Amino acid sequence: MHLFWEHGYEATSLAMLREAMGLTPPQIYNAFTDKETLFRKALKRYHETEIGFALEALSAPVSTREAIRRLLLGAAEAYSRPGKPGGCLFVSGALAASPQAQAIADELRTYRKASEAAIADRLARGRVVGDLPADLSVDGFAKYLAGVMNGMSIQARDGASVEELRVLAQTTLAALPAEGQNQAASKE
Amino acid sequence: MHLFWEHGYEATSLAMLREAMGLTPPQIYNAFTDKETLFRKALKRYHETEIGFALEALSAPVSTREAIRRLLLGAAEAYSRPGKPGGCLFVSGALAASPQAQAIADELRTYRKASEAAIADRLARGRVVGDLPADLSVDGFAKYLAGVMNGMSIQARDGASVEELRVLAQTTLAALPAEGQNQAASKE
DNA sequence: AATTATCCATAGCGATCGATACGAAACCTA
DNA sequence: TAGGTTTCGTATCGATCGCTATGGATAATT
Repeated sequence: MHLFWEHGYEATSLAMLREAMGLTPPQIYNAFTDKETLFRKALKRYHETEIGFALEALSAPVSTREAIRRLLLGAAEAYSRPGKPGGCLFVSGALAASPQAQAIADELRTYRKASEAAIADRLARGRVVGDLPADLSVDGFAKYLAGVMNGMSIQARDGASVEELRVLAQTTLAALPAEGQNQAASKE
Repeated sequence: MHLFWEHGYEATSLAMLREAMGLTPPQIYNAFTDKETLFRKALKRYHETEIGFALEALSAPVSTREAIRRLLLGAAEAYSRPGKPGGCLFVSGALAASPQAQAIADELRTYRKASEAAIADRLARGRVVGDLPADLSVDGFAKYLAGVMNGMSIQARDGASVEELRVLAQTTLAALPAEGQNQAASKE
């Protein structure tokens, strides 16, 4: 998982994976069928072990603003964990791919879209409760938040520290008008 | 350039480049030395022809807020041009790379850092003129803006339309407090 | 203890990678 | 027109890719 996270799907060779796991070729194929299946298992593991902060943040019984705060600060921490590759596997795994690996790239895009949809769901619930300005576009703001998180992933990969990412998260929050207050400067 | 933009450095094979340019192997090596040199020439061309909006926005004689607005809206348009690969070559070219291509990945990271530094310079100039809130961190906000642009690049690659990216740009701007006004909600 | 069955590491499969050697065609010079 | 040179496309280089067949060591059974 760490190798795919660091180098991406295609740039990670089976030789690297073999060495890291101490397995011979037949062992690796008996255990994981093929490279694509192995990558999908790594994706599943990543989803289960590394980004729980997102589901927790979006499902916690707190205000929408607080939920988003937890989401962004959780990303700041998760994307810059010491001893782990920087950023998010869903972004680094295969942003660009050869035609042969399009299926993998599409699958990762699906993961990213699902994250964005989960954010949009949380925002929609917040709107129902009156937790968000009425004139705020749920889909638009979800795309903003998902986009910022993707950007944080790249910043983390470029060496940003957890403190720098936290500042980025705080700045991002400033784009969300405080409760009750109207959204200013939407048309300039 | 389009091939590298679409598939990234490593996933673009010389066979694809040959076919696209209609060149035989010796021709391509006579003209471009090797794949790495060819990629660097594509980078240069990209920088000259596709992202002029950034330099224009940051050097235009307008307020800092207007400069940032132009920068973000320019990115929204440049990252979703019809007939071009989505996103930014500096991001897609080699986010993750094999150990052999680390030099390329590092070079692209340098480009991204330079963009961020250019933004920070513009913000610093704005601060001198009193164009920005005094308590705003120039480096922090530059990292936010650069991060959002990187995120827009990924959203564009995931199929976001120019309108959606424009909304994202407008939302990003909302994090910049209006002139003279203090920055709210920086510590929660 | 002899034989059969099972497992597993090595060696190598075909394909493709980036890059190049070589023979044929074309062109300029004499 | 003949000679010499240069250009250029094909065929192929060694290395590496993901993946698998085979032979030898081990274990189980009669």
